[in-house]
Amino acid sequence: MRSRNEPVKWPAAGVRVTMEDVAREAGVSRALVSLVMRDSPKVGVKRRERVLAVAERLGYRPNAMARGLASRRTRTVGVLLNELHNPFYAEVLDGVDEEAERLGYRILIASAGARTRGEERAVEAFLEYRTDGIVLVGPRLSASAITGLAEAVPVVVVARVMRSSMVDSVANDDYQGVRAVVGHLTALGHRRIAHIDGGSGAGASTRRAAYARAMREHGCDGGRRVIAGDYTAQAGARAVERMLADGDMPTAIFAANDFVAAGAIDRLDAEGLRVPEDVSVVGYDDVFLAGLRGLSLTTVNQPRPEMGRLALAALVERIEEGRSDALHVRLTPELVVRSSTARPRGSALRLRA
Amino acid sequence: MRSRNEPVKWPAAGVRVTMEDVAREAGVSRALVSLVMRDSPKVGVKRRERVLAVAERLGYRPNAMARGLASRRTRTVGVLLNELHNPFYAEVLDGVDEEAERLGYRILIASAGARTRGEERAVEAFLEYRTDGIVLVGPRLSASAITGLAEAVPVVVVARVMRSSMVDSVANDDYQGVRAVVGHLTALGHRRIAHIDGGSGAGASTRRAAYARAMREHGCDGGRRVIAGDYTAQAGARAVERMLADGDMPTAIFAANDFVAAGAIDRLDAEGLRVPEDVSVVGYDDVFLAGLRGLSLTTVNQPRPEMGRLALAALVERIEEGRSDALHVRLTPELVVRSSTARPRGSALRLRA
DNA sequence: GTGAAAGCGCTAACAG
DNA sequence: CTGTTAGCGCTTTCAC
Repeated sequence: MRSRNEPVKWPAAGVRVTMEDVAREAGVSRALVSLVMRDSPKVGVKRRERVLAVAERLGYRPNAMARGLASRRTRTVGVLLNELHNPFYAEVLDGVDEEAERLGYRILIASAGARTRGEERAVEAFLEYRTDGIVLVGPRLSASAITGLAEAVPVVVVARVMRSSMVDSVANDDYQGVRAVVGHLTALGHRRIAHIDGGSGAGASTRRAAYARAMREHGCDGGRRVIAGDYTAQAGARAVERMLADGDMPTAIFAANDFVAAGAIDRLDAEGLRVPEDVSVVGYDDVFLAGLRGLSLTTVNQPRPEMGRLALAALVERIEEGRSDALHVRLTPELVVRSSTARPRGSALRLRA
Repeated sequence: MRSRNEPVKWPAAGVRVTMEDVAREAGVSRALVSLVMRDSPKVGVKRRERVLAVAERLGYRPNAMARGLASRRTRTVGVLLNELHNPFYAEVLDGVDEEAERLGYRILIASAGARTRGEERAVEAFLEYRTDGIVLVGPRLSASAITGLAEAVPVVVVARVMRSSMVDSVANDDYQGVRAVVGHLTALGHRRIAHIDGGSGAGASTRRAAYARAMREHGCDGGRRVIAGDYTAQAGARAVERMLADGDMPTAIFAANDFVAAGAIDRLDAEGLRVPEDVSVVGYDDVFLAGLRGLSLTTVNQPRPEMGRLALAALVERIEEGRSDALHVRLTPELVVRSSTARPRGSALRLRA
């Protein structure tokens, strides 16, 4: 008796069943079994079923390594996620995953972790496994390392702008996103808008440049200030401390992402500064956190799963068709206004005195 | 000229450099190159260096598949994460990763994603890749599927209690954790403490049972109520709605994890019920979120990275030593009291009238 | 130490 | 459709 859910069956310990075994047991040639395992159309229904039945009974499972070695392709792509703790990446992965399944590819996930040169090492592993392609999500690798890599294997970069003609890329248009943020803030009356940046993180420089440009466009060049950060809540908190120490608190803060914003708000709150009454705060990404009423963060939403889907599709196209020109997709992000932003109301500095 | 950071070098396009090539170029036999690549001590320093230099120059990279095929082991373990969006799993992974590096193992990460039978499929992939072992973090697989799997390959389960003698497991002691929660709440004066559970999620049943037992132990059997959930914020919100609709709001809520708690608080807030004044809320896991001032959630902390480390170590021990008895580690969790809990103050029900 | 020989389990032509 | 013949790139004896 089995449970009603399809019984999960795994081969028994140490028993290494090969194609040969299946062939012998089914009374056919090994080649025939190979064809069946690959769903070749040139196998009769009867034989196919018999082979499949025997394989099932024996607990046969194709050896991916042998298959990859012999066929010289793995139908597997490596996905390197910058950071597994940030749900942003998980959501991009959802899209990659979905599209990969649709296209019949398998994915191998890796992240840099805390190691030094973690990304290089992960890429190295993908290369040794001979994945057919690599998806880099928010990589911190240098642009030259990425284009170099692209010479060895098809590569697509997500959530970071690339200009190389060797690698495809899918990202949101930071200029549009940041312009919407600054526009929203200036419309509320803010002039002094600081930016806590993402340091050397993926896309941080683009966002920083977009901020500078948008401030200029809105005639707020004088109220510009960039505080160094790194895409974490701790960075947000530290940045607030720095501003406080400098006695230079702006009326609004544009954080590099929602985590930085959360950390900043947390710290502001701890110092007795109210958001948005004393300081308005805007994030980026619209992760789950931002929507909680406790935070209710004004932020910018990027279509993450869609980015993942497009990236994987582009990669597979390059793998299979050998496309040579680069595809650079820029999706339009959307400002999501919640309650962490409001009209400025006098200088927050007074509260410190 | 190169950049100061060690130049990243990847082999050029399509150039498939094999051991043979390196051997020829270095003027040695292929076997020698093989020994060098495996850090064999029986190779002289000079030759070793020459081989390494040639390999580097040619951009040689060992083929993991060929190596795995020939050696019949991969020094790779598969890690199946229940859910990539939940930072809890990422933190367990940090520990696994660290220990794997220490022990010279490589890890392959997978998650069930949104697919049906996602876990089975991921496990299937690990099996096809012939990983030396598998780490299951918070698996939803049936216990029988897991023990069945363990017959094929070494397995260790994290964050879920197993009683099988075939698989090792590392988890926190839910009974202790939940008892601490209920103890804290009853000490504050609560009697009606509802539990929003984790549905069929990993460890949900254990936590549910622990709740029932703890309530009994504290003489609060009458105030017991379990509302079905599933480890997500949405479930927390829905559970609150249900309680509201039933006109049966307890004075305290023990949520299956921090996300459920966050969702519950969010909803309570939306309904005008204050936390902790009207309802106290406790979570589980102490993820990043819980520490934010906006939430300041009382919760239970599990040593996640430590769990990961222990699990990987146990797995490798089983792989290499072939240990046959199961190791079941139970770590002691710690109650973290913040400000989402307080003494009950009259019935929250009144507020609905 | 070193090199030759024999596979690991599978795919890929190519004749039947 | 079927069976045979070659490898894929590497590790592993096992003599030298």
